[in-house]
Amino acid sequence: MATIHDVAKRAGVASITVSRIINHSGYFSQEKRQRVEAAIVELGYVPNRLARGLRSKRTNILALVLTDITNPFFTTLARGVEDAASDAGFIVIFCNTDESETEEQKYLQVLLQQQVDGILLVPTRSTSDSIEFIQKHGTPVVVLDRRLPSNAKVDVVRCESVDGAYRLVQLLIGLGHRQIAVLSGPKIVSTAEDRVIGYRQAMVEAGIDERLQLVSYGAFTQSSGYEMAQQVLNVNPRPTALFAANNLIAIGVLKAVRDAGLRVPEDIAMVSFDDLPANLLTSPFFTVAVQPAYEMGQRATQLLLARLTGEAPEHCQEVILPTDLIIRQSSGQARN
Amino acid sequence: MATIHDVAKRAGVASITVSRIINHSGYFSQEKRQRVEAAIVELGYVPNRLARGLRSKRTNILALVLTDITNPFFTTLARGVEDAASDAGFIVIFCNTDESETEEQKYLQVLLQQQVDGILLVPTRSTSDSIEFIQKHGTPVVVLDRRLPSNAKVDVVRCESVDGAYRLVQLLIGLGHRQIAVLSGPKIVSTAEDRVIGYRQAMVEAGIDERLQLVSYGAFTQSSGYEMAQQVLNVNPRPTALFAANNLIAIGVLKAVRDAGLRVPEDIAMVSFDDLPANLLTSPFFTVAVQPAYEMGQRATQLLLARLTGEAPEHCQEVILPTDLIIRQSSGQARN
DNA sequence: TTGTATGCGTTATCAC
DNA sequence: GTGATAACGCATACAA
Repeated sequence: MATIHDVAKRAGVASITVSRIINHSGYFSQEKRQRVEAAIVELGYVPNRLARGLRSKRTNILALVLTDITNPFFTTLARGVEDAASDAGFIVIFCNTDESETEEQKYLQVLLQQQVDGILLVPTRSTSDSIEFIQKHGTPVVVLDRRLPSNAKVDVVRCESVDGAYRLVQLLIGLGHRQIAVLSGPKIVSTAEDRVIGYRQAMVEAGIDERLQLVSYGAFTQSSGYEMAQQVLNVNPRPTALFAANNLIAIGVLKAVRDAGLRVPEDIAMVSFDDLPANLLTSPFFTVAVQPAYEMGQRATQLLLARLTGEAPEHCQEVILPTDLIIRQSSGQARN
Repeated sequence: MATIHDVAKRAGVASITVSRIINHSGYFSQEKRQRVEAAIVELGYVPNRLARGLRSKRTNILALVLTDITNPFFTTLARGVEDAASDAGFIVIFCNTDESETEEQKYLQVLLQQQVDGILLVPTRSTSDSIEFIQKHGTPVVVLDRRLPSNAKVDVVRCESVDGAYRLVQLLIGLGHRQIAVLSGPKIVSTAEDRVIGYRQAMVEAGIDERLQLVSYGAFTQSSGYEMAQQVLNVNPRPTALFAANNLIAIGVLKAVRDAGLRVPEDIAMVSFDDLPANLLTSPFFTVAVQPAYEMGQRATQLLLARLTGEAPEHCQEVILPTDLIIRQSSGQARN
């Protein structure tokens, strides 16, 4: 393959001049620019980014490490990241951890070896271990979607999980429900925990007997939602409303409810966190608290890029975006 | 950051010895291995893959360039690629072209600069331009999902689109349908074309008047499916069955049918290519021809890796996998 | 089994 | 405006 030297020779200039022209850096004359560009085309020259990165210490690559790219919430978030990164001339590497700490560590190791310029991380655990590992290597990092212990000195972009959950449950209570169950994700994940906290707040505030609180922890998956719902539907007295802590859980719950011969919302009401994309559902049905996934990705990327260029303020930022309540059929009408 | 030299100094060996121990290449004593490993931990040493790649000419990175990562078919395919690559010690970069030739070119340029070891490409166009561009740079490439003109000397892994479409339409004909419309993707994409060809074969073979053939080309998206269905539902006489050429089109079609006040399958039957994942639908409904997406990704990756190591035979291979017919409610019962 | 010298392709630094 | 030189961190080639 042709190198920068080949181009330089062919154009009758020094290689550093070619470099300047390729990178639009420093001074060069239009005449040489034309000669160099012609040589590049003739030789089919493709710059070697490995060499460039080795020398310049910048790769123009960001990494997005998340837990489940098949979840439309994260797919949308990833789009936000990619668009913001692309605008700034960066490409993005996506990594999928499946909520596995081991996978997370494996990927972080590889990404640091790869000398990525920055990392956007949806952490699998609520500890600062991974963050410290990354920061020890000197690579900027922004945490997405989840809280970390306050000793972690890192930027965070996430949503109002507590408030979103609070408002969803408040809605159900306003419709006359008292026996409301929450079906959540892994207890170790902050969003799962926060949505339960919001649920408890609404229940307590409504003066509902604490013994009526029904909390289930599982995974943020359809199958886990199915299993948790099966359990909860056997509780006596049966809850009149279910709160699914994310979209995939909601689908599993809906399936379990229907398999039990019940209808939503006639026999049992439902609300959920996170919407499902219009292109995968035949008609929107769930009453949901929607997180601005795309904006979350965008904001986090902008923050990361600001860190890279040193534009960001010294201290760490925590950006907390609001959720949006969308009321559809699944929550049903008021009961008496 | 610590370099291989720092590790070597600390362990009291030459850097090349550290290199050998890291890469498990060549000979080294257990004693030095322990000293080196200790030094690596103490210094928090992370090998620089840029430097390694520059020297060794191998990055252990593959790239998967596809048209729509939000389509569950491609998500599954991507998993197959990632698993196969990961087993062989490669990481995968995913790139999304949105069926845009410009995006495709942009990404290929970047990937070649990045010195990826190989590329898996779902081409946006049925020309060999992109393939030639990649091959000119000396990078192995395997084409996925789509046909290319026969002058392209490249490995291909794809599915029996013609046959799958043929069997779906044959099924409808067997149920008594005569007025069947096909709603397909971009005419320029081979899978869209092949599914129309299979449709025509079945129609002709059943001796159905050619004037009853109803073919619509659009995009492989939900919105395009919606629009095409709206058009087709206004044709007089209205078709009694619709064949959607992929899963996203099917969802759009279903929505248009329902918006028109019609029921599937009672008023109009439906079949489709590609399944939707169980975790995104409340209950499987569509009669479909399923492509083994995961296996496609796996096979293509194995083929690419074989090319990298020179294990593959000289001549190009075309792997064509069969589709699986799954009959559910949307195709309905036999008519008289 | 271990080490020395060298170069991968590019850009930072300094000089003209 | 342009160029010579060195260096980035590592692995290949060869030697011991």
